[in-house]
Formats: sequence, structure tokens, C-alpha cells
Amino acid sequence: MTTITNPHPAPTLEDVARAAQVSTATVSRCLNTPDKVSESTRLRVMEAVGRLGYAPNFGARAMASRRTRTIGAVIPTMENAIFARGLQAFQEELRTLGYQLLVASSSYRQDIEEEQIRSLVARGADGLLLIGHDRAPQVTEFLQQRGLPVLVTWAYDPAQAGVSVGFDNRRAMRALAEKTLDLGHRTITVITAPLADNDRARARVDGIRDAITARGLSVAGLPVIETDYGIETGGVAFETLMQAHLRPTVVMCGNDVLAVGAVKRARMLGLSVPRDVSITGFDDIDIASVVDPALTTVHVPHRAMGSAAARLLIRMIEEHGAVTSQELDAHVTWRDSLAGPPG
Amino acid sequence: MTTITNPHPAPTLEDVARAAQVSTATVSRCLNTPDKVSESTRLRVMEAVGRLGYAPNFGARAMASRRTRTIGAVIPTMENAIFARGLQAFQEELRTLGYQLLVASSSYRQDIEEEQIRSLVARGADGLLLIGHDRAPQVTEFLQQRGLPVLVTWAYDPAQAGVSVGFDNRRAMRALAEKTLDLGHRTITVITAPLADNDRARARVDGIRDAITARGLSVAGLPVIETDYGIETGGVAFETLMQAHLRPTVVMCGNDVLAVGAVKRARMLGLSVPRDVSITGFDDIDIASVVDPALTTVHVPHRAMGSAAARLLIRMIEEHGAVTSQELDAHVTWRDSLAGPPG
DNA sequence: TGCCTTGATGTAAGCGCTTGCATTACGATA
DNA sequence: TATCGTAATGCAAGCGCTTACATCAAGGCA
Repeated sequence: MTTITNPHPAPTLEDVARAAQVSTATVSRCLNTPDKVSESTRLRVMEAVGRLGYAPNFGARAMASRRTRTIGAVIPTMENAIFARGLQAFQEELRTLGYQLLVASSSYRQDIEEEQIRSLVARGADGLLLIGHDRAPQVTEFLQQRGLPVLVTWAYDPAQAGVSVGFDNRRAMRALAEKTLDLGHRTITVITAPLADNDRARARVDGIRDAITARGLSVAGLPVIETDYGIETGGVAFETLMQAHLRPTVVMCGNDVLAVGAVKRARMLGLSVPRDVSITGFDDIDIASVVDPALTTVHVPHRAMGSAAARLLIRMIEEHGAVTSQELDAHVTWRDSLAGPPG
Repeated sequence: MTTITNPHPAPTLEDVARAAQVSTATVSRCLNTPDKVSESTRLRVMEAVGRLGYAPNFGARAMASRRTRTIGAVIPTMENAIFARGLQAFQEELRTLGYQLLVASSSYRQDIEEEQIRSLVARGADGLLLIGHDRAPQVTEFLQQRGLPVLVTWAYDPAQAGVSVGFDNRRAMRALAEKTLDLGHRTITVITAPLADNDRARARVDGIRDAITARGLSVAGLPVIETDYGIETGGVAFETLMQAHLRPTVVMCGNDVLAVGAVKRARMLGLSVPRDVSITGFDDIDIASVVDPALTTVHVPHRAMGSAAARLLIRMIEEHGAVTSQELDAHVTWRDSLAGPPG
């Protein structure tokens, strides 16, 4: 390997100091505590900073000052609108609080999530935002060992350890399932994202089971198809379900994207929604009200969750105090894709 | 200010070295060049690493080794599906190449973009991915001064300096406008995202003008409404346009989200698309084929663009070579929202 | 005039890591 | 047995910054 001499060495504090005829300490103070420096010096220094195109080296600064004002977040994927929206709000709120956001994504894989968490910690994140509770024990242990503030979101499950801000996936889905049962549906089927390593998805399916059981009905034969996130995959799963000999009167989907796939496929199959079959979603993203018929779904306050998470996490960091989990409301949004069973 | 002694000091290389009874150099080698260390030592060291929950300090490592294997990207917003998708592909490709992605978002504001760029540079990014060409000159100058590899994407404009990978927004929109004119439309109107600081949006509108001018028609009276990104805002703009005394026969939208808003609003107003009015989009995101009628739009290869960008940028970094811009194909996708003018 | 306060600046010690060079141990070779 | 090569390890210099502490100049006051 040949060592290439960088033709553009980034200017350092020392370069600026030399250019402005002061010590590095003074330059540092100009940048961090300007009121501790005389006006004339400050002007001279800032001029040099501008002229040289100086930008402080973050690593060095973090090392010397032992904090970064940086928050790390690991989400499954940016392609999922629900995370994108919540994270955008999270970031905007962080900005007003003087923090920076570092985002990484895990593609729904626990091993990648672990790798990303370690990387964010190594980068000196002052706190971490994670999605859901499912996580290998050694990761939790690692985080605890570090005493790093960690906030879980997109989930609120009082049974879980750790602070979270989110909604109760299980209860919300149960509410929707109860409405479904109220309408007279008895042949329910479910399409969901893969359940392994995904407590939110599992909680939603459990919510459906809760509702069924509470009516004294049996949950034994409840068909549940797991499939990857996507409109197309949702459609395929829907078609499979409709080919069963006991055709469902309602297909409850674990998220809106799968539900939209189901609705589209229904039309292709010549089925009318909700006359021939009802379909429900979860999340209430844009697409839910765009599809025809519009989805009956569970509305999740993504943006509110993002900003609440930011405020809570910063409080954990700055006040070292014990904060408590916060539950947000997720309620059924009634639209057109759910009606009584046919006949 | 009271200084709080961190109750959980992160273990350092030295802690590991002490625990494993070796020097810090050996620990470092275990982590970076394991084959230069004897097996027995390596095992002992790795055990200590695991037991202490050691994670290397990124800042220190970057400082000592003078590289980070990190790429920075600044996008306008994660809420826009087109960026989310392209960036996801970008990140996946980077991972296979052994690089990490740092994402920041600018909310479509140049000043925030500048701030984020500087921050990513300060964090030691080995290269930068930026969206579009519009940028304050001092930013470009700063980047150039640093000699940092920068790749522009979501745009391909041979007239612009700098390397880019993307598609020709102007030509693509022109092609769509020509189809529109071919169908006999003469009363065209446009809904677009704000044009200031957004070369992609401007290029798209220019493409429409190109098509009109090429037919020998006048572009003078072409109504153009600028509005923020969103389904709702698109709907409002559409309604405004339809209230004009000379009602358009086609509304061309700068992106799919605005177009979907227009379609939804058309239905609310009791207008049939495309019988009463045609509507076109741009981007071909999921929502475009979900809305009814499905949007005639311009298909953009988001994921291909993301991975191509990753490969190109890494080549710029690792081979120091002059690479050339790469143009990807964006073509009209014909669906149902565009037909001939009424009557 | 001499002493003290105050504000502005400089000095230098790290922060945690990588890496060139020096050292050591040990088996192979003459 | 003496010599040498090689593999394994240690030593220590820095990477660019912050900050406690030292220093210094300039007034203010008795």
C-alpha cells in the first residue's frame, strides 16, 4: 500500500492560531466561549478561521471535551414512511435543543442493529433512540454497562424494562379487532410482517387474539401469514388467503403497506372491498387515505412521538434523572375498507 | 457548573491491555490486524474486550489513523419517499463496500444544509453525497478547499461543474409534456415545489416550457403554482387552478405527492380524472400506482441511483481518480391519469 | 507609590487511539 | 555453539482539541 500525502490537509487550530498570532487556547475560546476573549482578538481570529476554511475536528473535540451533543438512532429502514416521519420530527426537535442526530438502519436484522448500535456508541453518542424492545441480551447488557441513556420508541409496553415513548400496539389492534367482531365478522385472517425479532408486529397480532378470546371465540384456527414489508408482498399474501376453502370475510393487516397491497390485489381479483371482503391496516400513513377504498386503520401519532422522544431523551441525558415512560394515544380511524361481512 | 463524575467510564484500550496483560499496541493489533498477533494472545485479549464491553473510541481512532470509512449524506427530508428509498440503497451498497453512512437532513433550507455539511466534514467524512446542484458558493468553495470527494445526485446536468449521478430532470419532464401536447392539450398548468434553491424543480418546469416552445406555442401565460411538498397542499393548489376563468385541461405536477393531492381534490370537487381534467406526476413512488386513477408519471430509478452513487463515490475516494458523471434513464410511465382534453 | 483585582492570554497536560521503530525470544542454519 | 531471521510484542510519539492553571498588563485604591 502506498501512502498518499493528502494534498489538502485540513487546517487545524494551530494553523488558525499561527495565522491570527495567538495561542491555540485563544482560538478555542473564540469558538466556544467568545465572551472570554477581547473583541479585537476575536475579530482577528474569526477572520483567520474564515480565510483558512477551518472546521473543528469533531473527534478531537469530543475527546477533549468528553461530550458530543449527538444522539444516535437505529431504525429498521428509512423506506418505511412511519419511521421516516417520526425520525424527521425527532431530528427537528433535537436541533432546537442543540443536538445532532446520527441515523443508522438495520434492515430489520438484529445483527446489523447490534453493529450499528456499537458504532454509534463508539462515535460518542450521548444517547440512543431505538425501535421496539426486541434485542439480543448482550446488546442490552452492553448498553447498561455503559450507563448510556437509551429510549425505546414505537412501542409502549409496561411489562418491558427500560424507558419508552410510544403507544400500546396490542391494545390498539385489539380495539380495531373488536370493532371488526362487532360488525359480525367471524372468519378473520391476518397478514403481518415477520414476527421474529419484532415485538411490535407480535403485539399487534396478539391484540387480535385478545379480542377474539374476549368474545369467547377460539383463536386456534386464526390464519396468520407472515410476509416481508411491501405492497406487492401484501397482495400475494392476500391472494393466498382468498384461495382458502373457508374464505375470510375480513383480512386484518399488520401495517398499511400490506393492507394497500391487499386492496389493490382485491380489485385485480375482481373483489369489491368492503362488500366482498373487508381489509384493515395499521399506522395511518398517507397511502392509507389515498387508496380506494380508503383504509380503516389505526392512527399513530408519528410526529408527536418523534418530538416527545427527543425531549424525553435529552432530559435523561442532561438531568440524569429517572424519567418515566410515556404513552401516546393510538386510535382507530374509521374509513371505507371495513364493513359488515358479506351476505 | 458542577462536574459530575461519570459513574460509567467507558473502558479504554488501556483497560483492556491491563486486563489481558499486554500493551495497548497489541490490543490495537488484535482489533485491526489480528494476523499479526499470536493466537493465544488474541484469545486472551478478545476475552477481555468482551468482558469489559470495550468499544473503540471512534474519534480517537479517526484521529490516529486519519481516516474514518464514513460517508456523509445531506438530504432535504427523510419524509420524502424518493430520498428514503435511494438512500436506503445507497447505504446498503456502502455497507458491502465497508463504509458507514451518516445522514443529515436540511428541511430544504440552504443554511441548514451548510451547517450539516460542515458538521459531516468535521466528523471526518471521507466523502459526501449531496442532492442537486443549488448551493451557496462559499459551501462549494469550502468543499473544494478541502479536496473532499463530493457526489451530487438526483440530478444530471452536464452544464454543471462537479461529478453527479442521476437523470436529466429537464429532459424527462419535457418528454412527458410532449406526450401531453401530442394528446391535444393546449391549456397546461403546473404545480411545483418551491423553485428557489431547488434546481431539480426548476429543471422540471423548464422541461415543460421547452416542450411548449418547441411546438411554436407561447410559454408566456403558463400558470405555475409553487407550494410546499404535501398531499394537502397539492390539493389546495389544484383547486385554485381549477377556479381560474380559463380552466386547464391538464395539470402537470412537479412530483407525485402533489399530483396525488390534485387527484384526491379533483374527486372531492366532483371532477373525473382524466375525463374532465388530466393530471401528471413525477418520481413514480408507490403512491403513484395506488391512487385511483393511477398516475401517469416519470419513473425514476431511485434504488439504482443510490447504489450507483455509492460505487462511484467510493471510487473517487479510494482511487483518487477522475470519475465522470453518470446519467441514468428516467422514462414516462403511462397510466390512467392522462388522456386527451375533454370535448 | 505599592498592592490587589480583574480581564486577557499563554502553557501544557491530557483525551484514546494507531503505528514506526526497537526489542525480545526462539528455532533454524552454518 | 554462534549467528541470524522471523514472529511477537512493547515503547512512545503524535493525531487536534479543551481546559485548569500560570502569567501578565492595566487600573483602582489606600
